[in-house]
This record gives sequence, structure tokens and C-alpha cells, in this order.
Amino acid sequence: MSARKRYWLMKTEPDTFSIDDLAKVKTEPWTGVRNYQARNHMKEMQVGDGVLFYHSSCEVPGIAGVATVANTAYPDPTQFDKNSDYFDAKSAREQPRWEMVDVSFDRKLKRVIPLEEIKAHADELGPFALTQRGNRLSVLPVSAAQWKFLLSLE
DNA sequence: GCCAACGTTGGC
DNA sequence: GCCAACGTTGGC
Repeated sequence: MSARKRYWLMKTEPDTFSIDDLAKVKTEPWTGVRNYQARNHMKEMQVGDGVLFYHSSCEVPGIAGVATVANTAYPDPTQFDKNSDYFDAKSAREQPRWEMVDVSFDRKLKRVIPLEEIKAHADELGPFALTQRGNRLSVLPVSAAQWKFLLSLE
């Protein structure tokens, strides 16, 4: 018995890694998350979970595509790599601090669903981590109803 | 580039 | 354990 499919939203800066990049590489290890809450969400992920691929810090921030969780969480190798920007001297190999999943390309949306538009539907969406005041989480949960509604905006 | 929000660090 | 200082995120 597998757990019921769940849904998530993952942020990325398109200048660094966009939905088009994911389409090219097909599957990408989601390295570099250094926030405990975001990490905890990744540890909860199951293979096949749905991911809204969100572009942040760009001209039109918003949902740009759909992806799928490709495997359960495993230690992020960049935390042990001294040459990596994500190196964490305080993380021990015997007890890695940071974990991550791989994310597989599903599809690019016909248009980006802008954050501005998402905010305008606050009533339909209900409580949503993406639009909560001051939110900066890069990996956050989405309910089945929110998933369905957001994709209906496409 | 600005700045609000928020997480982390480190002195005490 | 408190909290000021600092760094980062991310919209605008």
C-alpha cells in the first residue's frame, strides 16, 4: 500500500534553473535547500507526488510547470563538498543534516500562472503557505484542492 | 536596488 | 535562554 499522492510547490530562480532546463535534463537533484522546514517537507515526499514548479525572483514570479517527485529523500552530497556553495562544515557524514529529492519533468504550463493572480484567488484557495505574509519557504505543501484549482487557471 | 520578513549565529 | 546583529529570500 502506498500513501495517497500528495502535492508540493518548489521554488527556483529561472536564471539559475528554469522549467525549460528541467525539460532538457528530465530529472534534477534538488540540491542546496538549507532551511529545516523546507528539508522536512522533502523528507515527507513520496515517489509520484505532484510538484508545482515555481519561478521566483524574476520578471513574472509564478507557477511555470508541473513536475513529479522521482525518489524519496537522500543526503544532499553538496553539503560535504568543500568547493560547493552549499557546503556545510557542521554536517557529518554519519548524520547528514541536509536531505533532498530528485524532481522529474512532467510538463510546462501553456502560460505562467502569476503570483499576482494566485493572490487574487485567496478566497478560493484558503490558507496557502505560498501567499502567507512574509513567507520565504522554498518547498511547501499544496492541498489536493489547491492543486486542482491552481492548474484550472492555466 | 530597496527593504520587510524571517532564520541563524553567537555573546552574555 | 535571551536577543542583537547579521545574512538571506524574494516581491516590488
